[in-house]
Amino acid sequence: MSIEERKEREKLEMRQLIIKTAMKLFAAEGIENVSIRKIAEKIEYSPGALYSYFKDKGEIIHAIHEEGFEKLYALQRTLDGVENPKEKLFKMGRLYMKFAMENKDYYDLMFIAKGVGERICEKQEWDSGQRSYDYLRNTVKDCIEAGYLKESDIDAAAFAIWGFVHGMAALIIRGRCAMMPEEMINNVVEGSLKFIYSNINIEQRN
Amino acid sequence: MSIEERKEREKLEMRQLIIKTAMKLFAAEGIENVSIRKIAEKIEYSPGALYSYFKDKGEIIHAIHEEGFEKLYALQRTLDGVENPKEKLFKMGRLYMKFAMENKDYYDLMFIAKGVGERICEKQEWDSGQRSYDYLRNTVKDCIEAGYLKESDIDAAAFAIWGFVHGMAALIIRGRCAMMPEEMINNVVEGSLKFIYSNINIEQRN
DNA sequence: TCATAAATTAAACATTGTTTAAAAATTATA
DNA sequence: TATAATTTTTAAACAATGTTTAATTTATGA
Repeated sequence: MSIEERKEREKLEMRQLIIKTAMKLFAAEGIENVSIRKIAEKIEYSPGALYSYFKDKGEIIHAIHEEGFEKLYALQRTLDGVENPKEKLFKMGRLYMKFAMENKDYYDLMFIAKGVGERICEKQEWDSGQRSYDYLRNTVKDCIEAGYLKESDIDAAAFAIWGFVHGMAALIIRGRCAMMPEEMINNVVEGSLKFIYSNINIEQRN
Repeated sequence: MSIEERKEREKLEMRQLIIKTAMKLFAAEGIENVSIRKIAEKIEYSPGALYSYFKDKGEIIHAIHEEGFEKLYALQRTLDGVENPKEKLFKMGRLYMKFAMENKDYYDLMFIAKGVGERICEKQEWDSGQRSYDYLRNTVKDCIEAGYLKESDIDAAAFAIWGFVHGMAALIIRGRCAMMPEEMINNVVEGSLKFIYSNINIEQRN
């Protein structure tokens, strides 16, 4: 079946080309300024051709969205070797913010943009996100078990911490930080991370 | 100049009618499903007529956005009488989440939607938001001064706390909570609020 | 080589926000 | 009151969007 295999391969390559081109355009011109027609023009195909490879625009966006989760999870795994769970949690927060600030378009797609969340809920395609969430959740669990956090509902604690970092990222990315000068943002974020870190109870340990 | 006054009044009434109609449609059909044409049809005018009262669609959205801030600030002022700043801060968090959950469309417009943030930064129209932020900031300041929070950069602390609640709200509103069942969300949010509350240092006082 | 299947295209459709030139309504002037 | 000037409103058009369809080209199988 060499021929069918080749076709399959070509189909995958084409999908990859579309995704890659879309990502480039997203980064260059901003997500909302990229149309199907622009992607088609870039790869020198007609707009309609893309619909042989993706059901609709949402499916293209979703594919990119998945690549973003790969990136994020890879970053998280960087912390595998960190023994102290509280240190791990703090580093994860800083790493998360770094990812968000350096990949605003991806982050937007992954966690803010409309028309992506719905798809996540319908299908079981939250898997890639679940992996990252579980990584956070386990670290939070370790923190509680090690006495760094007061005994709490693990999910509530994990959601709180995720909310904290996501909130900052989302406010910045969607331009809701008019109360502080642009050039101060990074400092304030670092300060906020430290604020949470130093205000969390650690009296039990050492 | 009774005649000019009347014209001014009528212009204002028309603006109000447009805003009110747009709000109703937003609530009924969702923000992204409301077009200029739909609003125009509802008030029995032609689409083009709206452009005599608003520069563009963004200006309509921004007007609604301001009404949302009025609502939120009014809610915050409900806490004027709360003496203990930490209690005030906690109640403000719960109240903020309640507002977000019960006015998802407004909240989206105010703090998440694209095409609104830019307008905020350009003009000095962040005022209505600044008022709410200052209210939070002052409470945080009181908490620090009263020893409920470790001495920290006030803005970093305020941003952290705002980020925390906004993050939860934004994740829920934009459908990024697939890791928990729909009916659990309210419980988890309450749990997260309590988690932050009980894990913040208060050893200094009492 | 010819028939069948698949991929690609051009064109059209239904939307969208917005602009423009004409028509209608209103106000000012004589 | 009649006419001129202004302002509002409208219908129509424009450009751009995502998507569908029918036809055409291309590739495959017999």
